[in-house]
Amino acid sequence: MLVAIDCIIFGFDGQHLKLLLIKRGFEPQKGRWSLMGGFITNDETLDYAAARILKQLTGLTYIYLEQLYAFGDPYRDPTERTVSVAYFALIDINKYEEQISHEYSAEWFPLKRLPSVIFDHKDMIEMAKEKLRYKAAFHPVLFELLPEKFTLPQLQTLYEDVYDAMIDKRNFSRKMLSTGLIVKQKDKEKNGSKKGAFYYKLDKRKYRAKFDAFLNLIPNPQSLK
Amino acid sequence: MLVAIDCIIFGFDGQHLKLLLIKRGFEPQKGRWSLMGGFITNDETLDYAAARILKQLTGLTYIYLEQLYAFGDPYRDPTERTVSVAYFALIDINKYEEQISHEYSAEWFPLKRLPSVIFDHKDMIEMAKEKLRYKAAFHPVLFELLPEKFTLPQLQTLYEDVYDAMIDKRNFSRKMLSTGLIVKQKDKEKNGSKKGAFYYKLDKRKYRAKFDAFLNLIPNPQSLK
DNA sequence: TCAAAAGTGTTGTCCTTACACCCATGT
DNA sequence: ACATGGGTGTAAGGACAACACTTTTGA
Repeated sequence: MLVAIDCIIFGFDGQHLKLLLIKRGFEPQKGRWSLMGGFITNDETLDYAAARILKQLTGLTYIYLEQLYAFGDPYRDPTERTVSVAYFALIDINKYEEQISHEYSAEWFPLKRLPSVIFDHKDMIEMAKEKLRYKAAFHPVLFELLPEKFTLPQLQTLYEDVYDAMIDKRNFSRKMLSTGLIVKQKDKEKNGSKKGAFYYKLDKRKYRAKFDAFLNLIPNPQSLK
Repeated sequence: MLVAIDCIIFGFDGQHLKLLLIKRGFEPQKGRWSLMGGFITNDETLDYAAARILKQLTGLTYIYLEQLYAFGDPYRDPTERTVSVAYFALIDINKYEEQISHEYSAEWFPLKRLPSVIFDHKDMIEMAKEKLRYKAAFHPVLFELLPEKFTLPQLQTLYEDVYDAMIDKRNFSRKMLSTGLIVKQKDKEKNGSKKGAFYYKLDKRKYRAKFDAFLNLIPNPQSLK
C-alpha cells in the first residue's frame, strides 16, 4: 500500500484567489493537470513530506500548511492502491519563484476557472475551499496569503473573493482594526487609486497570540457550511 | 507501508463523557490499553474500514463517525512503519452491547481518568477532545451521544462536561429551544429528581437540515482553541 | 414540611448591521 | 473640474449574559 501527499496550494494575486496546478510530466494521465504531490519516504513525518514536496514546486519554505483529509478510496488511483493525505497551503503569491514553476510547468488558475484534474483531486480542492472558508471565518489565516505590507482594500478584496460576497467597507475596517492585529504604516500604496491607500502590517506577536481565539471575521457566518 | 485506522469512541453515561478503550490481547504492548484499531483491507474505503472496526468492538452500526487526522510519525509504531488514520465516534452508550465488549476486554474510562495508552494514542485522544469541543460549539453533534429521549438537564450536563464549565440553565434552555431542534414530550423522567423532568426528542428532520448551519451553542466560545 | 431539582422572564449591555458623505489626487 | 477610489461615524435592532423566584413531589 502506498501513502502519498497532495498539496492544495492557494495564492492571491490582488484580485482573485488562485490555485497552483502542475501539468503531469509522466504516465498515467500525462499532460493533464494535477495537484502537486509525491510519496512519503520511510523516515519522514507527514508534515515534513508535505513541506518537502511544497518546496520542490514553489521553492518556498516556512509556509502555512495544514493537514486537510486522508483520501483512501480503493480505486482513486487506478494504477495502484494509494492513500493520499491532502494538505492545504497558503502562500504569498509574490514570493513564489517563477523559474522553479517552469521546470514543472506549473500554473495559477482562478478558483472559478479550474481545468479538469486527475483522480479525485477535484474532491480535494472542493474540500480545501470549504475548509478555508470555515477556518477563515474565525481565524485570521488569510493573512498568510498577503505580502508583508498590504492595504485595507486589498484585504477586503481577498475576503470578498474567498466568500464570494460583497462586504461593507466601513464595517469591515472597523472589525479588522478592532482585532488589533494590523498596524497602520506611514506610507501609501499608490497604484490602486489616485488617492492611495495606507499600508498595514500584521502584528505578528498578536497574530500568533490570537490565532486560536475566535474572531468574528465575516458577516453572517450562517451562510457557511 | 501499512495503513491503519484507530477509533476514538466517545460515550456519555448521564454524568460524564467517557472513552472506550480495549486491553491489547497481543504483542507488542500486550495488556496495555489502546484505542480500537485495525488495518484497512485492499478494497475498502477509509470510512468503511472505520465503520467495520467500530462494529467489531461495539456491535453498533450507523454510528456518527468522522475522520479526525492522519498520524504518520515514522516511529509512532516501533515495530513497523504505519500511518494511522484516526476517526472519532459518538455513540449512545446505552446501545452499546456489553457482551461484545467482554470478548475484547473493553472498558469505559472517564476522560479525566484515562489510563496510559500505547503509541501515540494519547495525542489522538487529545486531538479528538479538542475537535469535539470545536465542532460541538457550532453544530448540534452532541445529540449523537444521547438516547432517543432525554431531558434538558441531561443535555445540559453533557454540555457542561464536554466544556468543563457551568452553564446557566435559563440561558441554556432558551438557546436550545430556540434552535427548534428538540421537541417536548408528554412524559417525564422521574429518576433524577422528585419533580421529574420532561423528556425531549430530537427533531431528526430539522437536525439534518441544520447540522451544517452555525448555531451558537455554548456561551463564550472564546475560551476554546 | 422540607429538601432537591425543574422550570420560567426581564433587563442592560454590547455587538452587528445598515447606511451616506467628504477627502485626496491624477488626469 | 471631475472622476475614482479611500476613508470615516451614527443610530437602530438583535443577541447574549446576568440574575431569582416559584413549582412539584418524594421522603
